[in-house]
Order: sequence, then C-alpha cells, then structure tokens
Amino acid sequence: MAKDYKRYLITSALPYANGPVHIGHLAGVYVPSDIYTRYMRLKGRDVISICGSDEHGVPITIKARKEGVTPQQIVDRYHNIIKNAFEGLGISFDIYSRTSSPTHAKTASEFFRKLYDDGKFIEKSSMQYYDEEANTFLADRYITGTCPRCQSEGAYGDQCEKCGSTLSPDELINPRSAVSGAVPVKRETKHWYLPLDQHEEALRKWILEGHKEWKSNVYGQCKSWLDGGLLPRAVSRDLDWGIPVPVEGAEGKVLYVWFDAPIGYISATKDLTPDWEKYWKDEDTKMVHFIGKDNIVFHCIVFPSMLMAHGGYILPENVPANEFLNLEGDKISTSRNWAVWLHEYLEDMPGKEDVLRYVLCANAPETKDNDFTWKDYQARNNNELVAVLGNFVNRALVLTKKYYDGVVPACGELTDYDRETIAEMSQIKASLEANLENYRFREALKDAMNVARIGNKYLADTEPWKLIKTDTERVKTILNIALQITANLAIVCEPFMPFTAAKILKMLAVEHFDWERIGEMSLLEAGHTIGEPSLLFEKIEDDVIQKQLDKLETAKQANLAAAAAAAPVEPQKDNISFDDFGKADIRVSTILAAERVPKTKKLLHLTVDTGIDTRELVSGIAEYFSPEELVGQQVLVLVNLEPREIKGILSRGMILMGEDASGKLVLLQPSSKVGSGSIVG
RNA sequence: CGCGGGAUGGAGCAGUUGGCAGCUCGUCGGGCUCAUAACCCGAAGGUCGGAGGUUCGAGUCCUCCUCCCGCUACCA
Repeated sequence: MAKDYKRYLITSALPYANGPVHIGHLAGVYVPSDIYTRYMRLKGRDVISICGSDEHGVPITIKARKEGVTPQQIVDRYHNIIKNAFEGLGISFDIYSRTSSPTHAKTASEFFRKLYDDGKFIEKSSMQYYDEEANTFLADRYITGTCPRCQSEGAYGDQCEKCGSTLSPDELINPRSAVSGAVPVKRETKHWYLPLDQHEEALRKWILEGHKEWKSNVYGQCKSWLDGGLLPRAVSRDLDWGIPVPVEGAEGKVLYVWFDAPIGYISATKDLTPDWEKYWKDEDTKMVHFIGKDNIVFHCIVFPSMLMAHGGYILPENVPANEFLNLEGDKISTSRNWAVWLHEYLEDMPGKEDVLRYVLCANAPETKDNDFTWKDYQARNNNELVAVLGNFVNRALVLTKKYYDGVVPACGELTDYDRETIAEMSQIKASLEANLENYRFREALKDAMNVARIGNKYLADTEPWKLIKTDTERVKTILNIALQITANLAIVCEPFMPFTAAKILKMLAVEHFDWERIGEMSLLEAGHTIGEPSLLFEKIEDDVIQKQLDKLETAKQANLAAAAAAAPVEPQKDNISFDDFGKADIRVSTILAAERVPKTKKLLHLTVDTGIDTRELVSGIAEYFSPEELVGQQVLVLVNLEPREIKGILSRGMILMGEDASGKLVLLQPSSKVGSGSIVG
C-alpha cells in the first residue's frame, strides 16, 4: 500500500462470448472496475483499463454446432452485442479487444512457445474418450451416462448431479457423447501440462505472506489451494477452435482456453499501445484484476504461475473478486434465461444508465452473494436518486434561477452553522478516496451521496425561501454555499454515475472541475451564469417495474416449455427377453423410517419393509421428498439389485421413481394398499 | 469429517487491533413548503444463525452444529 506506483494496469474478466452480458457480470466485475478506473483517471494517474471477449473453448463450438453456424459467427455476434452494451453503460475500457484477434494469436502462441522452449511444460499421454461422429475429443462434462453410484441416468463425466458424487468418465455406465449422442471410443492423446507444483513455494510466499490484505474470500481460496498442494495442469486440448499449439506434431490441438484467455489481457494491451511492456514488466506498475469469485484460482494461481514460468512479468497487486448477484431470489443463469441482459436493459430503460450503475454499486456483492430485485431497483431510484440527489440539485438550481436569474450570488459573512457544513464537506474527500483505494465501492458511493444529504439538510435548516422576505444578503450566502455543494456533487458522482456528473456540469454551465478540489467551496465564482435546470432522475412508476417482472415471468415460462420440448421422451431401449425381465425382482415395500444422509444434498437413508426382510437403502430423492412425508408410504423396490455402499451405508435395493424431463421425481405406488412383499410383474 | 466465503432490527448492508450494536431504505409521529408529495427532525424495532467455551468484558477469539453460495483441477 505504501508503495508509490507510477502507473496502473486494470483488467476486467474477459466475458465469454457465448452469450450477452447480464447484471451479475456488471455488479461483480465491470461496474467496480469502471469506478476504480475512472477514479484513477480523475486523480491524474497513468492508468489503462483492459478488457475483451474470450472467444475460444468447447462451449462455443457446441453452441455453433447446435445452431448450424461456425464458431466465428457465434463469437462475432456476442462480441458485438457485449462491446456495444458496455459502451452504452459508459464502461470506459481503454480497449475492448477479443481473443480471436491476430495480435492475440501471435502473443498467446509466442507465450506458449517460450515456455515450451524453456522446458517449463510436462508432456503426458493419456487415453481419452473420442466422439467419432462429431470428430472430437470429449471433455468430461460432455460425456453422459448412468451413475455407477446411484444408477440414475444423465450423470456427467465429472459428476453425478443426482447423488453428488464426483466421477471420472471411465466410471460411467453406458457412456454417451453429449455432443452427438454417439458411443464414444478411447483414443490416445498427448497434452502439455504446466507444473503448478513447481511454483507453489513462490506463490505461497507471494500471496500468503505478501498479500494478507487481500479480501477474505480471495485469500482463503488461495490458501486452501496452496495448502492442498498443486498439481500439474493441462494447458492444451484436442479441439479445432482456438490457438493452435505451436509445436511440431501438435496438429488438431489448441491452447486450453484458460491458458489462452488471460494472455488476452496482454495482447489487448499490445493492441492499445506500443508501450505495452512498461505496463506488464515494470515493477512500478500496479496491476489489478477485477473478477468474479468463480475465477479466483485462475487469476491468483494459474495465470501468475504462467507469468512466473515465462519470467519478466509483474504479478497482480490485488485481485478484488466479488461474490455473485442473484436475481429475484434465484441464481442468475444464462442457459435458463434467468437474467437481466444489459443490451435489453439499455433498450427498455433509455437514459437510465446511471440508475443501473447506482443500484448495482449500492448493492454490489462485495462480501457475500446479494439479490437484485426490481422492487429494490425502483426503491433506490425513487427514494435515493430522485429524492436525495436529484431533488437537492434541483432545489439549489431552481432557487438560484428564481432569485438571481441564474447568476451565482456572492458569498458573504459565514455563520457558525455555515462553517459546520463546510467542515463536513471538507471531510468527504479523505473518506471517499480511502474507500475507493481499498475497493470498498459501496461505502464510497455512500460518501458521494452524503454530499447531497448535507446539501438537503443545509437548505432545510437555513430556509432561504423564508429569509428572502427579510434578509436578502443572507440568502445570497446560503445559495452560494448550496451551489458549491452542487458543484462538488458533479465531481464526486463522476466515477459512479458519469452521465449524471456530465448533466450537472452542463446545468452549471461548467466544463470540468478538478478532482482534487473536492471539498472546496469556491468552485463556482460569483457572477457566473448557470444553465437551464432540468431533472436528473425521474420517478419510476409501478407499471414500468411490472413490465420487467412480467418479462422475467415470460422468460421463465418459455424456458420451462422449451426445456420440456427440447428434452424429448427418451427413446425406447433395446428389446429384452421375458427371461431378462423376469430377473428383476420388484416388490411392494413400506417405508418404515427415513432420514437425511448428513453432508449430502440429495440422499435419504431409508429403512423399508420389503416383505422378505427389513432392509436399509440409500436413495437420491431428498430434493423432492422430506423424510416425514415418506414414512408409511408404499413404494416399489428393485430388491435384487447388487448392493452398493453409498456414503458409508450399504444400500440393498433401489426405489423405482417416475422422472419427468425437468428431473422432477414422483413416487410409484399401488393404487390401494397391498401387503409388503407383493410381487410386481 | 474435501476446501473457501457468508448468516447482524421488516429489507439491504457496515462493524477495523474484543470496550455502550451502526448506516441506507421501509414503518410510525412531528416540522417545513424552495423542491420530482420531494426535504428536515424524532421514535419504535435486534437475546448479532444455534450450542458451548476463553475473558472483567465477545457481533468480534476458540470448539461443535445448522442453513445458503462458490470451488473440487477436461466447468469459461
């Protein structure tokens, strides 16, 4: 903190170009980074703000295949939507680049090659699943099959969502490619690994000893990784979309998107300025990564390891990662279309860019996940922006217009009360700057709003509208001070609400105020003529909010319908003989006891009377049934299924359930009670 | 026993090294009328997720537990 940096390099997480940007991205990354960058610029510091689209990786190829277009068409579409939306909100990157640019291909390629030539990689061959129809190797996530633990369908190669167990693709029963549906085959493939373990000590010293001031979520996450021991990490993939691995015999292989993406920060800087090296390689540069919590490990462990392996680069001085923003109580989800999309907001709410910036900053998930609701948005606009900020500015300007025809009156003798108010104003700057320097943007925004609060209180206490009848000299001083406070607002709003700051300046008929003058009461000279007052913010009525809520509801319904339609009825399985069927022993059983399996989300530990015996089994149905409602129910149990140990409990059988396309489970039970042990067949 | 973060008046959040529990919004009462019925003052409302412990003193430190979120390495 004590160090005096000569220049600042601000990066914001590269948005992945398989969808537009939503309010979660904004609140977590782009609004804070823009506030910080604007503040740095206002302080007159040498600062550049870097961002761009992250355009490689498997999900983009999948999306392209689904839509029958090329990956390039996908990324072109979203790159443009994202870039324009950022501009619309006043996010002031010095450059918004993209990882499909020629500069990036060259930079990433050279970066890899340097590490390769210096022997920084490990080469390893392994057998991986390959989809012969789609001609592609399959990431774990893109292999589905039956879970070996809980027998449920649709488990992924890395995890079963039903029972929560962590899997490897080899364990899946009847593996299928999620890309084409084909049965995948094993093929040998060679990849390069970055041995993170070799950088463990350096990382440990750098973060755990050198950066104890990092946010607790970031520091804790890093500590946990470092304490757990790092492993070599693959940095290449078998894919035809991305930066080719620049090594002989590496045809058909590209750089892993997480190797390629952070280098995007470097190549974007190159596109911005020929002086890029002084930002990346000079110890006097302070680099700050703005990211969401899902990115912590890549920006604190993987990318720094890459930079250290390469040599010559500086490491980030801070990584102020935010938590997540929810929407109306539910997780924001691109695939479920549960989001407020920035480009749509800008269309639906023209002229309300700063309202969104304000709400997202005031409610930013700085220490924990927060919730965005349209009602809260409306309340903050109406009760804070309109009532406190907009109203004060309007009062000061309208009174000046009315009493002095828009000419700033001279400040006369000060009363004790004036001096108190001026003293309060003089304290704003230190607090505001300390909060901004330490990434406490919510608190900083409060400091800025306090200026308007001070102004409102000052007018209420001095009552110029009464004094104008008795003491016109005094009113001049009061309005002079009110106008100086208004001028101060123009400065303090700039990092948070640039559109509003510009509007205030225009109304004051002033070009610019220097940031360093915050707190001064001589910003406007007596005799200066101000411009026409207009409203900074307008009230947002219920119907506008209702429209947005309806829109979300529509998205939710459409999404449910689409999910049902997109998930067609499972095709019929291969025929079996009567004998095969006869092997299955299904009995009507009664549930005697049920309790949750501790530390799991989905598992219930059941005791059932099968008629044959009383036995224990574990079932992944806890999300749909509470233990209480199950006790006493009759269900169908496949009793001669091979017993399996789940979470330390031997499960002897499987409850048969009906499952719809959304994964919702229902009990199958006899239409009237029959004896336990009754045969189903 | 996988790891990390979180839980504080009705809502959203602060709470630095342990020292009288704060802020914004909402609610109620009052004032004001320049202002977008906006503004100003006052009040009510919290056993700080639960249980135990350390201490003269715990929201804060220790132990255990519950719930929410994220990560768990081929998930961007």
